[in-house]
Amino acid sequence: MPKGKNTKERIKDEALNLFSQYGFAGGSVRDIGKKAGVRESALYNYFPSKKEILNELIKDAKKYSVGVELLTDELLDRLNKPKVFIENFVKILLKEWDSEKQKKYLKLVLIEQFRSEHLQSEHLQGEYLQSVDENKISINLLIDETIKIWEMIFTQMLNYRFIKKHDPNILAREFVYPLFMLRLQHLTTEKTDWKLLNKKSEEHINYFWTSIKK
Amino acid sequence: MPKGKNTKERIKDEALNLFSQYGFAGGSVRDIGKKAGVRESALYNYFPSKKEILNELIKDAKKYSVGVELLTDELLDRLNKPKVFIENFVKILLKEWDSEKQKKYLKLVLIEQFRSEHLQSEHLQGEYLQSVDENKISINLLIDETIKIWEMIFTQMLNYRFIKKHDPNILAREFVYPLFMLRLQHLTTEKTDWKLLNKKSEEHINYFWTSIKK
DNA sequence: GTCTATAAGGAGATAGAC
DNA sequence: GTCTATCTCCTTATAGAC
Repeated sequence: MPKGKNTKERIKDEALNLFSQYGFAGGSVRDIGKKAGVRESALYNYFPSKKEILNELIKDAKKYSVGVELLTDELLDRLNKPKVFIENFVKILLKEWDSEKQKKYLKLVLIEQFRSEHLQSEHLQGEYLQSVDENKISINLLIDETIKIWEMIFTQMLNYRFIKKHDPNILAREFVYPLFMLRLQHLTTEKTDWKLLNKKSEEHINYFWTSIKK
Repeated sequence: MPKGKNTKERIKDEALNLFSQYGFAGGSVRDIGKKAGVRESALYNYFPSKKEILNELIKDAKKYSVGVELLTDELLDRLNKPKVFIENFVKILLKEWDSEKQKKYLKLVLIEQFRSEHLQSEHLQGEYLQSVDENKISINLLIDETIKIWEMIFTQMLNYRFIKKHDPNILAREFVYPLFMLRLQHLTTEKTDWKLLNKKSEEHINYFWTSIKK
């Protein structure tokens, strides 16, 4: 285990490892503790319950999913060369999505998004309804964030008349959906095949570009 | 519980319900039995282990995922009107994907595809390696099946010069990926919003069609 | 803040009667 | 083919010493 990290971070890391592979129910507090180098009893000094570990991970997954911060001014300066801009930003996105942490967060979301808890413990419905929003996440949420960003980008390109006239929201979806599918498809492979991924993303960009260029 | 079904089918149905919501680890044999109307001990007359229930469900998920059988001769006769053909076949696909069973199978696949079992029980590695292929499934598998079908379709359309020249595989991916994303996005909603889904699929078809029509 | 010890219950699976 | 009863192990969580 890494030295510099404090115990709480180590626990969260190992919980993320296990939950993103076996699901919340499939990863035990015992195993999390063992891999983090503490007894399960010590773990309860940091989290009041197993469930609360998951809640924090979900909050983190939301926090690190946005991606607007990747749109730097330096990048936006190239907006007048639309295809170059698209290529550059896609490269940045793919690299970000390829990080181990992002992959694990996405797996966690895919695995946990279908659980509807009030069915399991009916007596907690009151509490459940209070906390449902902040502890829930779905793949829709992640995609919508990405679509919003690209809708902004295409709106700008349209304003400057750099591309053919289209509904920017449709453009964003048509562009992001195939990109997101590439992201999903490369989740199940152990190690990202960058050569293949780059080829496919280039093919997508080229196809998309010919359909929007003036 | 439905009368006409035999016990084994009832068990599989309830296991699919639970596994697709809470994952394999999250659904207990006890609960499956309770919902299917049998004691857990009776359940073991039909399946040697909990794991074997999952294996059968995964096999079923594969079996019912193909979709080539939806390509009827009647449909293929309309190939000379490419846009009409596309619209009709998409309607059929969306309807198929909207069935409760298909939704549950897809959820199961999304939830269970990341589990790599030999890490969890090292002493079973021999057995594991034997059965790894037939008991494994991933979202990639499902998508590839759908892409293959559309690649066939676009190849035909290209042969007949009905559409602009393109790599049929790229065409298939560009067409199927957004469609598949719609499928994914409507998995997390309790009840399919058909009005919204139809609108979005029409927008996709229209956008795609303008980019391939001659 | 981490440990040992242990509680209390749920899990998968089996034995044997009917 | 289904049941009751039970085994054994693993689970989350807590108490209290250091």
